Amino acid sequence: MDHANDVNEIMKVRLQKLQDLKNMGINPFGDKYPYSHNSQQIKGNFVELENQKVKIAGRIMAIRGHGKAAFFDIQDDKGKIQIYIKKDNVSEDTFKLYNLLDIGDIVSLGGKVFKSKRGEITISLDMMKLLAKSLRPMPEKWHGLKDTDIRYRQRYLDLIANPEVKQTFLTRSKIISAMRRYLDENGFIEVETPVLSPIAGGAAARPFITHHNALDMELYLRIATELYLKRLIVGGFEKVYELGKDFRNEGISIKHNPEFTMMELYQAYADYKDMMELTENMVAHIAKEVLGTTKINYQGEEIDLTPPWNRMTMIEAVKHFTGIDFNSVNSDEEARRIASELHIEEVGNQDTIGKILNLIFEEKVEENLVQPTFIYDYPIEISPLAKKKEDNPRFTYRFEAFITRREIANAFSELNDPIDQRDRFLQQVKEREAGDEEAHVFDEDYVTALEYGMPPTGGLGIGIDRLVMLLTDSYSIRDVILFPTMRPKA
RNA sequence: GGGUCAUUAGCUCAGGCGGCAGAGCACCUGACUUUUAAUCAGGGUGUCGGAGGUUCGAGUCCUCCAUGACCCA
Repeated sequence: MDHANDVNEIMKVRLQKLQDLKNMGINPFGDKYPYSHNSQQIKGNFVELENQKVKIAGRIMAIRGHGKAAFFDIQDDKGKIQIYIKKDNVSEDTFKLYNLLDIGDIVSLGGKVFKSKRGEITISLDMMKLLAKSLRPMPEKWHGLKDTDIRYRQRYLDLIANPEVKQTFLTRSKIISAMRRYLDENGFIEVETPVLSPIAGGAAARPFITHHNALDMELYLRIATELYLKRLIVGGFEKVYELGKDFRNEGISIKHNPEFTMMELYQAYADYKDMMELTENMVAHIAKEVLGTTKINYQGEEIDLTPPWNRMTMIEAVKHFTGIDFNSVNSDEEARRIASELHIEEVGNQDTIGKILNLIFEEKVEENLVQPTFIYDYPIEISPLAKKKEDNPRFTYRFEAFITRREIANAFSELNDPIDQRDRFLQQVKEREAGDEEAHVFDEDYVTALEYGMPPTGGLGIGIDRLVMLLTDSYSIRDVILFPTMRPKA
């Protein structure tokens, strides 16, 4: 990586031009200058604007010199537009300024709109002001910037050089704002709960630990917003949501970043079936609003987000894809034997039926779930915050939604029995003591809240980055996070 | 955590079997008043990711390290 004092030849030349400009009395970092239009407005309203004077500002992306005239391309927030400068049309100083310009410089300029011989909408320049001299060479114009190391560390260069990258992040913004609008219009209240907390609860994950100096205590970055949001349901809010970052201290992969964006919502007097409907309706609504359709393409596969989505219990799904019916599996030993026959290697000696069922599901079923599918009725062992099924206490009213083989949502009828919740936490503590660092932490204060009484509640979490990946046809989570977590460059 | 691949000019990339470091764009000099990957004539601007090793000689082979991508866990 270049440092400011690594001056290469190109930078030396540009620094000389900077000095030349100063010697001419031109401030190479001029004050703002108002613009009247952006590139898109000029191109979109050519009929009205032809021969009219406009002012525009942006970055020079190409210069095609012709001696006493030149064309250059200006890139602004909305796109590119061509500029024509002719010595006869401008002051001597302006033409001198043109001669000291480089690709990358930021300028504002004014002139008349016209169409060139080749039919390109162009501004015939009559005045120009330099707003920022660029001292470093831009990435190559034709191939763009490909080096992922530079693209992620210096995302600004990626955004300048690769228009499709900018488009992805524009779409990300639209998805998030469409989601907010959908929830707001459906009566949900957006709230903010602590990022720093003495207990990192609400999910099975290892937290980041930090230290508060004044209180001289360890604090954890949140791994979920769940337990705080449900306290608000206890407090009488009936529909709340939070959209923000969670932090999980785990590896980086094509679908994991240590900090990621999650939307969690909770609705009193609702259950997980309501959450299924909310999920499919909201995702379809967002797709329609942002992309104009619920039939999308992801990495070459057609995905139909139109509700209703497929629904299968976990047992049904495992039976469908492996032929094994866990309804008739009644002992942990039998479950372990089946897992062994299926070559599921993660199964431990202490694992119970429910855990093994889930492992088989993850290994043999997930890879088949391309079209949107709700998998519901999760084993109780892996669902310590979800309500037990009345007719089968080995399972809970919980579902996850899968699209393109990836989990995109997790939801349940929330466990609101404080006595059961206490037992479940105790079970998690046992598992932690047995070595599972991802087991849930006992949150006594949360149990206290439940003891005051929480209405039946449906809760839902949607991974925003994965949703954005789906709707922007992005292969890696790093392509939808502006500044993904990277090791510092030595 | 393990494996595979990659790292060469500002960017995108070539460099057979170990023998003088290359191209396009960008940049510099000159020509050019409607071009658009402008064109034409010239110019190579480099710690070949880093440190060791083998060798008469290493971008190339070996070891370690760093960073990234992908696959696996």
